Amino acid sequence: MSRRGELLEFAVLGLLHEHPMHGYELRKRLNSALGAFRALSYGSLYPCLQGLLAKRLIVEAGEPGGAPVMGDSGSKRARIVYTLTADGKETFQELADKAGPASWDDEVFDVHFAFFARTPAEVRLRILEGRRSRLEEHLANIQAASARNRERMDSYTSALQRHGEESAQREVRWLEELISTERGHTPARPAEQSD
Amino acid sequence: MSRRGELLEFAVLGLLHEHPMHGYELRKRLNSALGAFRALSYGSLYPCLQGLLAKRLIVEAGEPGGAPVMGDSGSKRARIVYTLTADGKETFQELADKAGPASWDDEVFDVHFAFFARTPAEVRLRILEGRRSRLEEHLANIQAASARNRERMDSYTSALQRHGEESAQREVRWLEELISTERGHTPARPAEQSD
DNA sequence: GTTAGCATGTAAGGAGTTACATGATTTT
DNA sequence: AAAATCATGTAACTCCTTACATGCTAAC
Repeated sequence: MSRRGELLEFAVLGLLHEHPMHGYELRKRLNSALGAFRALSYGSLYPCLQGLLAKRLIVEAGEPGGAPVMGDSGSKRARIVYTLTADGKETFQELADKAGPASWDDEVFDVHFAFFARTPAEVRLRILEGRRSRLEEHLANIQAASARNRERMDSYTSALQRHGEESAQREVRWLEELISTERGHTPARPAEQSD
Repeated sequence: MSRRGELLEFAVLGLLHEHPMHGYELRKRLNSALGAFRALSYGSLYPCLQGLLAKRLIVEAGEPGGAPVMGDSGSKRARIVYTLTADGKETFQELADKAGPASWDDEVFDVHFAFFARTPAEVRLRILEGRRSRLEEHLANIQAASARNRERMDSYTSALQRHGEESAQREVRWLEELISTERGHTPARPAEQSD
């Protein structure tokens, strides 16, 4: 996930991993389920699908029920359902298994998190902890900034600052819960109960 | 604020309204104070400043203390301090006075809010209420989506969904407080106490 | 004296939006 | 039969980031 451009591809592969879908449905899921892509347009999605097709990570496919979507006219070309290939599954897994500083970013984190069920436990933990320290760092920054400018801030600016601070703190607590749950549910490495 | 591109200009004008600043400082303030522009690069900022110069909304200026930054060498050209012109102030105020659907967007809202002290009371109220209904709409969407997919969601997906939901609800409550404070401090229209 | 931080700028390229263009299907 | 929604796609454009290029100034 070095380039942020891979993010959309990762999300698409992840959604198609669940079940085959056509573009229109994909976009709806992308817009609602994942926190990122709040307003993804077709102008981004379809070219992305073309790219994935070219790399043979997905294929246009008949629906699992049997016959392709063709109606009675025989000329119906609407509703192209995409299915993940073996290569696609592999690529998805490689991306899901990779955790790096980019994974702590808002949008990248959300997508990674959405696919945690298919992410190895150690990677999950690394991502959660990375995200937490990113947020703590950010928190320290804004607290330092508001300490520096305490007097020159009007009430609106400080209200915005406080709200941002509280949101970040809440997310840290949320992450902490998730982290301790992860540790509790991970008896695979029982030797490391240092905390 | 029709084009989102004007957002950076708006933010720069707003910050320079407080006091003259050079680019480097401007960037730091943009990155810390405003919620938007969390990682604004010079590659965006300097061209923006050039654009504002060209439109004569800002000018390169000596610092208010008196002598320009020149050191003893006489050739020092570093630290270009920008000051708002009368036109710049006017343009800033026009932008601050304008509230439209774009103002309910995350980043646009944050910038608008940061300059609320210089925004007329009715505009403040419109923006706060617009933002609130935007969030309520979003909340309704994600609640509908999670009701539809209740069974096919793994625990991570639903945890993410719940966290998003709670954040949105908290922001709605925050906005509600601000709105009632605004109304309390706005006896200019005492006839409309319908809620 | 050399590293780290301050300060300004440019060019190339990435990623996504808007607007456009088209047509099928379902609902009213 | 009209309107709404489903469905796919393209081209132009916008905005921003990355990487590069330069030089001053303070600290160690």
